[in-house]
Amino acid sequence: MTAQIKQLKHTALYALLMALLIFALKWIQWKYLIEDHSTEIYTGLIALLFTALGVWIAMQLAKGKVKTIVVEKEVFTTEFVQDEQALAQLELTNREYEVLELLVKGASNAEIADRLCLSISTIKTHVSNLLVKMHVKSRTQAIEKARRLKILP
Amino acid sequence: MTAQIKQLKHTALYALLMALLIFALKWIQWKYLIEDHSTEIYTGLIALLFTALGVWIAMQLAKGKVKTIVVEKEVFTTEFVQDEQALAQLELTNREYEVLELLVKGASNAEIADRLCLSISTIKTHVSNLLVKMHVKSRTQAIEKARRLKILP
DNA sequence: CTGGAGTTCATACTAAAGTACCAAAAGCCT
DNA sequence: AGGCTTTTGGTACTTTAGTATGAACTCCAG
Repeated sequence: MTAQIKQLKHTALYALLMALLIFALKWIQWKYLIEDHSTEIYTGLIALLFTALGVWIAMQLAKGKVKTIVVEKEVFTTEFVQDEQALAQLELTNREYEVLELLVKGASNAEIADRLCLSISTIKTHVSNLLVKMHVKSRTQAIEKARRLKILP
Repeated sequence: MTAQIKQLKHTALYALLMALLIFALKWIQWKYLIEDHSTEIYTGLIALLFTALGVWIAMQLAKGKVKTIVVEKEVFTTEFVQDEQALAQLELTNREYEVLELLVKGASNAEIADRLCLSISTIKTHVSNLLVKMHVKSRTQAIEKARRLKILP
């Protein structure tokens, strides 16, 4: 639909330009007849004008014909590349992310509490919120999802 | 060097073409004068000719300048290669391995029981034995270790 | 300065995981 | 057949995980 409209617009533009050119031509012709200029100048002008038109048309036709060849180069790597988009979509807070990091490493709530110097209650709160935000029902599912989404190694 | 020669060749070609066009023009003019054709036909022919010339020139100019943007998109894929040695050292039974597979995917005991058509008791037994054999204390640690030892993806 | 988001922690509860111990049935090897 | 491992399942219990709710504190933008 949009492509058709674009085509129409272009065609209209060409038509308009052509009309203008013919008008200009008539004017030149008139001047030529009245003031009796040489045929050479007249033809030269026409030649220049239409050469320019041709160049313009060709350029318009060539426009948008930029070849973009996307070569997907598969890179096998053991290095972890974090999917920051996927991570951002979860909208985790800093603490929640810290908890997730330890969670993925297999730490229990008690261990996480120890490492972050927090109470188990706090960890439970964070984990619970994590599970909601990640749309999973257990920490093991959270681990699996975090890895699948390439949020954590 | 080759580029300069190419440029020269092109310029010569353009000059030759131009000469031919002027010659054709003269011929047309002659015919026009002799046979007294209308001005309109004459100008029309010139217009067409030079439009074509313009198009051709533009195409020649654009040649080689057609943007072919080759985008190398790096696709990072962590090719999983199972460490069969590490797996063998654990001396897991078939069932235990099957349970581990589902365990790593984040399945709960109940879900594993469902998938393998076993009771939760059985799964608990298998998981418990698994944890002993893997020298870990929780299923989350088992997941972490299985991945670290490249036993499962 | 007020309201919302983030962080912290507590209590009380339910659900799930994990341990320990036992036992029966199936399969396999000699 | 007897001994072995594997597989299955049970009961009873402890521990951990997860939910729900409330509350206090900080910080920051409107």
